[in-house]
Amino acid sequence: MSELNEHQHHDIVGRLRDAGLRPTRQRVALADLLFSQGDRHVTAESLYDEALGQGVRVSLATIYNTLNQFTTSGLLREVVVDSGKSYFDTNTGAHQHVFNEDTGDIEDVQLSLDADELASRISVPAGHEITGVDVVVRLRRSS
Amino acid sequence: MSELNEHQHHDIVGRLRDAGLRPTRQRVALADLLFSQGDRHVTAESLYDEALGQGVRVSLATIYNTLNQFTTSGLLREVVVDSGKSYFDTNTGAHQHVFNEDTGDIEDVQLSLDADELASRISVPAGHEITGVDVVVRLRRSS
DNA sequence: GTCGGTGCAAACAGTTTGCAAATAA
DNA sequence: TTATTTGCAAACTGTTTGCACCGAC
Repeated sequence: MSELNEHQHHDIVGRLRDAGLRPTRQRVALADLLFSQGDRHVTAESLYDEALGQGVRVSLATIYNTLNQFTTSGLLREVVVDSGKSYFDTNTGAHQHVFNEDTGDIEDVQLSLDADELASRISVPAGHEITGVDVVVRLRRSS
Repeated sequence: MSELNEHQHHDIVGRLRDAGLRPTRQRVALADLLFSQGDRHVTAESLYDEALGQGVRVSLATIYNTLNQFTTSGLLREVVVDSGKSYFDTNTGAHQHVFNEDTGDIEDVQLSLDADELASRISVPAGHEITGVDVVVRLRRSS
């Protein structure tokens, strides 16, 4: 069972409320797993397994719903590194990723490249906006 | 029916042979669609529809097999822009992508950023190598 | 003739959804 | 009490695979 003291609990509940989400038992527990241990990268399955391991009773469908809601409300960011499954990052700030294709692990990196400057070199079609500039360095075990 | 003259046909057959792939009717037809009209980005479905539209008789399973074989043998490159489906690019050189999240369209761009330079700033774990540095600018209709 | 390729259908992985029961406010 | 949320199972999308038949060499 994940241990929440009054203080942590209120932080999380407030954060959910600020995002316009009801602090249900499941959302509070998942937000606790996600946000109380630094920057993380999860998939639906990895978060589900972790929740079960911590004794949090939650269904996989709710994991999916919650990850999507958290992403829509800005608490998470989706990282597209694999055409087969979705990854989510608790770090919503500007940064880049190193993706290990063998293990599926993602690491944040700060390449100190100016995404806005890159974006400014793109001719954006009228009525469109840039929603992000993603940089992924791919790693694999040397053959 | 796709029209192949002697010359084009030989180019394609040779290209398949060089890649270590038997020039079957299906592979020749798909390679023709892919490589005889400049740089392109396709999904399995889009290539399947196009093939059927051109009167090329081929199954979807073969489209998948062929796209994977072409990618493995270096004729194509996979572009990871969507966590739901795979995109393939006939341009295997160093370049970046602009992805329209509404339409699914991909465009090549040359941001003249030095991927090798970026890569050099990453601390690569022992026994690992960088397989690519992907840059994707995401676009969406302005809200 | 041999070995690899193809097509079909079934299997699969990941994700979404309809609906009844449960819960936050 | 009322509107949301949850959990389950079923549905769905994209992709892979087993196997009999077909085709390139």
